[in-house]
Amino acid sequence: MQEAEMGTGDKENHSLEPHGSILKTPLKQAAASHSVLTELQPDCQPLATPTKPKEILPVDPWTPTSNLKMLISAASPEIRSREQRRELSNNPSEVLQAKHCLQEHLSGDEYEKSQPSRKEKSLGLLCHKFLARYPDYPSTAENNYICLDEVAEELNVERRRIYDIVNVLESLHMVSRLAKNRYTWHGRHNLPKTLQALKKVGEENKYTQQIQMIKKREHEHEFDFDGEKNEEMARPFGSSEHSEMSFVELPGMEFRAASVNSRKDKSLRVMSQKFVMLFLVSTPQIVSLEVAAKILIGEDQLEDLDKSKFKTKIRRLYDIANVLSSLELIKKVHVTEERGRKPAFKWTGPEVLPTIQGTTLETTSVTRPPPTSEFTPSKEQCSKNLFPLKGKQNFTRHPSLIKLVKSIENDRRKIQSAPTSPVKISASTDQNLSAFPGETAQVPAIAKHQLEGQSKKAKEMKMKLSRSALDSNLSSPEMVLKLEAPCPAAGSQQPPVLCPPSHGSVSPVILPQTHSGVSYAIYLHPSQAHTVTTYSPSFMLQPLPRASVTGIKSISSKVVNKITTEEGDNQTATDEPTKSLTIKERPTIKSETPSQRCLKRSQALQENNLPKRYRSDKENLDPSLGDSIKTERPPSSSSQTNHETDHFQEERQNKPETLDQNVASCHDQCKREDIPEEESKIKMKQDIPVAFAIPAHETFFPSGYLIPLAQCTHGNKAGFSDEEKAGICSLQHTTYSSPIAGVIPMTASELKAVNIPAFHITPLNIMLSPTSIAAAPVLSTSSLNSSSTTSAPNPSSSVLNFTLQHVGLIPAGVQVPANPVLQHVPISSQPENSSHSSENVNLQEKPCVPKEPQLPQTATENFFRTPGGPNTVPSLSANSDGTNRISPGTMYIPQRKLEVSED
DNA sequence: GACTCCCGCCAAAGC
DNA sequence: GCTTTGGCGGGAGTC
Repeated sequence: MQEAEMGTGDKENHSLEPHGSILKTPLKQAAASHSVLTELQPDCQPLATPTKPKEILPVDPWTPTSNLKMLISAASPEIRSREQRRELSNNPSEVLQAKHCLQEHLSGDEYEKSQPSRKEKSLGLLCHKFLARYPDYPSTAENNYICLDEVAEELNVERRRIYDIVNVLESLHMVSRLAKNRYTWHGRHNLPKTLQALKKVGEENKYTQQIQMIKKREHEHEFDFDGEKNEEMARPFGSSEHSEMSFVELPGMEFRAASVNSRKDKSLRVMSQKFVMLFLVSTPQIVSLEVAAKILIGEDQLEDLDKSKFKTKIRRLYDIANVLSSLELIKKVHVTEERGRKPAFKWTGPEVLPTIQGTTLETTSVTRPPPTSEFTPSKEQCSKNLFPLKGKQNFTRHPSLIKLVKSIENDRRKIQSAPTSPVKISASTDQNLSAFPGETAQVPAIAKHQLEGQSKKAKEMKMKLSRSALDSNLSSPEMVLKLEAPCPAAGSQQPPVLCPPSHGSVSPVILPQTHSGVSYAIYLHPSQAHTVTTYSPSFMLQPLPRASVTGIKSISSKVVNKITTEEGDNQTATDEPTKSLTIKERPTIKSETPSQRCLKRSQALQENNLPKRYRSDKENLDPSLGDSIKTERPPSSSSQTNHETDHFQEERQNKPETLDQNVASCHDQCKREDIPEEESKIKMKQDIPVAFAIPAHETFFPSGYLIPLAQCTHGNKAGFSDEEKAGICSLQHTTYSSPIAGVIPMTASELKAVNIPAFHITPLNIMLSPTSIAAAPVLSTSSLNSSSTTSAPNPSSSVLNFTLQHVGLIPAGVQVPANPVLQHVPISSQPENSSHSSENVNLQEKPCVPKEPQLPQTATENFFRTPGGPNTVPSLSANSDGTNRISPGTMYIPQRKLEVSED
């Protein structure tokens, strides 16, 4: 009881006076003598009552049900003693008394026993103590610095342990590295967005299928832990390329120190994220360590797979799990299967809905930076993007590029050295993702300079890469596109010149808005870009099929300009889609690899996503539209999502005017000036540098970072909104000229709906082939959710219909819902649904509250509920609209008896 | 004996 | 060359 009270006191303490000083923590309330005595009790009690120590930790400290405060209070004796000493510094007599108590009573074996037991030193408990030092939701005004040395000392642990904790927290963006030995505490501000991003990435990585595949094989006894089979199992999904993928990052939460980024691989961070992804994509959200380890191993070098590796992976997973448990995101359970009882963890964190409701303007806010002058943050990002941090890693597989990358990295290092210094003053939480003046100030100039200097290198790299690509007719058009983004940010004045692919290996893609309104960019290694990125539901920039864009073959400025312009609002997305295109068209380097397989799916997905994007753009551009769309959204997923993204929506609503308006304005102006279309495009690009600035700035992160754009408040909030308010671009024009779609009469408001992505809407691109849809079920989920959030009539549906008809997607007279993509919703959600159905049937959670099986919300969802039951493997079938209803990747696993029990 | 996971060596990266 | 990070796996503690 006392401990519990203590814990509560600690908690309150933190919330009331958030760790301005790290040391000022838990035991403050113990200042009163009474409290002190109480606090001391546990230390002395072992003597009086030997069993007391055990009583202190009566329950498994890792179980979510355990009271955090309890755990905190149960901190190791020495820590408490130290804290007590600190608290009681004003009361020497009591301190002496306590000390005496310890010395007198705790001697010999007993004293040793009084020492923290192994359990008390566990990472989970340590994490609890660590977390107890900081408020869950720190105020931005506070000093949220974390000094590892201090923390380690305070918690009486070696710093190595703190790293373990911090790395996991970092993976959740609860902390971010500020400088050497220094971190910034963000608390749970970013957690929702991070989880959403992770879920999205997890879906894109098809973790659901991987899990199911593993389970299936296990069940079939085809999989045994002897490496060989294991490897076989993992291959279908995993690939070495995948393993190098990606750390999901939030804007403003990027690793600010080059050192952090340059580490070979943030294995623990990445592992942590992937581990979380597994939960987020699983249904039910229970993941066994074995499965997790296999998946994670599968993504690593399978060739090295062996028992020791597996054990090591398991160890790391335990480490991660302990921290996640302390965060109460998961809790340990046991899954009893036919093969026995296996340790597993159950997700107990917040429910993370798939891409949702889009918070409409997500893309807008993020992808449309304010006019360059005000968008300092983007400049900073720009510099980062231009000199990605993971160059070395990305190019490890391209020996010929190592040297080049090295030199580039050196340059980058120079630029990034700044962040290493503790200059950053404010934590970048949701609320204060504001700019980082100190850093930003220096970046623009440096970035620009570096850009110039690196452009040459970039070109070299690009050329090399192009050469390396087999029969690559397209000299990395995506790269070109990708690189363009940074330019505006670094120097908006510059003509639409290709920005140096500072990091050829980086394949940034902005995933425009997700349901949560969290748009993010994912940076991938070139090799993996096609697998993951392409899955992104919201690529704003469609890879233009060669057939439709012949000019793309060579990186002619013309083509570039065209593409760039077309990219419009979400240029970032450009890279990936284009890249995927490139990859697709390239002769396969290897025989069919998992990545390639993914590529195919992703390509199809891209096609599939176009309409979604289109719609997403609409949402982004037109809040009201977004609202209307919300109405269409399945009720089941709306509430939470809305809740989670309220603040984002608010943000977006404050930024009514957007890039598209600028584009439209430019188009109009060009029109009025009788400027040829091609020139018009160029002009647009020049005039609307911001349009590409943000994507660029998102683009710079190292490999595979998924960046929820919503977080880029520093760029959006600050300069952007002001510009918009200023009405930089007039919206009086009533016509919108699309290079592809032609001139579409529309009002200014409608412009929003069409937006730049409309440029991409060509019959070719927008066509949703059955394959494409089937291939990208996961994506669909996000898209679906994001698009199905509206509640008000969609004012732009007419525009949409017009456009669709215009491009021949739908016959004249046919009206589609505000969000045509909705029709594919089932597909998107299918993977989960399918798994869900099968899992629900097979899995029983005893102690745990079973997740409510989600009933099919739509006919499409029903579709997935194959008549034959969960075990039935549905065959691909096309809907009336020609789209597939089932994802090829969806796995149907046989029923299994599965029991989940909490420890 | 299996499960957990602490501990600290040691190498990479950074300064 | 020293410090910071953090991968890694031996092996101890726990069940």
